[in-house]
Amino acid sequence: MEQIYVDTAKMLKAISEPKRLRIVDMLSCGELCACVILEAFNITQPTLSHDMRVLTEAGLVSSRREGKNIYYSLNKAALDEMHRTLGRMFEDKPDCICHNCKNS
Amino acid sequence: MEQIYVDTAKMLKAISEPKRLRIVDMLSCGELCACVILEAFNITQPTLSHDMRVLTEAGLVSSRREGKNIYYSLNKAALDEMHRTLGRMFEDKPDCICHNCKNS
DNA sequence: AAAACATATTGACAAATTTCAATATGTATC
DNA sequence: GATACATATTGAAATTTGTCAATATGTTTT
Repeated sequence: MEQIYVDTAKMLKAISEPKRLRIVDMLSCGELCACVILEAFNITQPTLSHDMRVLTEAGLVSSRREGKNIYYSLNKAALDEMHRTLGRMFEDKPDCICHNCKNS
Repeated sequence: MEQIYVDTAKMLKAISEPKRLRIVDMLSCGELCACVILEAFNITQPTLSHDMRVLTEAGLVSSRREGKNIYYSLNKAALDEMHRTLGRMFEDKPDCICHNCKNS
């Protein structure tokens, strides 16, 4: 399987849960403290920590520490590139990403 | 959880696997017979059937029968709308989809 | 209608995911 | 340095997902 599918699928999987998708949406308004995100959901702190790890490991989110708090922000470049990649995959273009899809 | 996150996440989950993402990419070039898709992967026929069901139930793919064969095609409208929804979620806009993400 | 073919369904198992309670780590404050 | 606070990690349970073998269904051909 070509790497583009593996990489893109990993990012998609990270946001293929309502909760994490909403977290991304929240972060699109600007960076947020973990504690603020936590208040928006009915989950425990370890669960949120795990969710943020999933998003981070997918390369979609970054974090920085400020005192006791961790602030999360979107990796806009990664998100935008994933978004463009999806667009190319959905489109029917001459230079379709899929090179061997027809029964040649 | 707002419905937009649930609905979008369901579609994303359907394509959050390299194999199914590639299937969508393949179908973007036009409709394909199940047998042709099957040949492109190293999986059994029931596995592909299950994968196509996942994509269909997410609303991303439709099928039609022609004799013994089933032809699958993309629901472009659904894919495009999902793509636009994602774009709105990623963007930092005044009318951000997330309405209660700031510590108001 | 029997045989052949394409696809779907069922049942089962393995692997991955989600979630929490308990605990650890890192930072600030007293 | 002891305590309090915010976040991370660990370990475990429940659920979901991916996959296959076996079988069923629907269609065409003989």
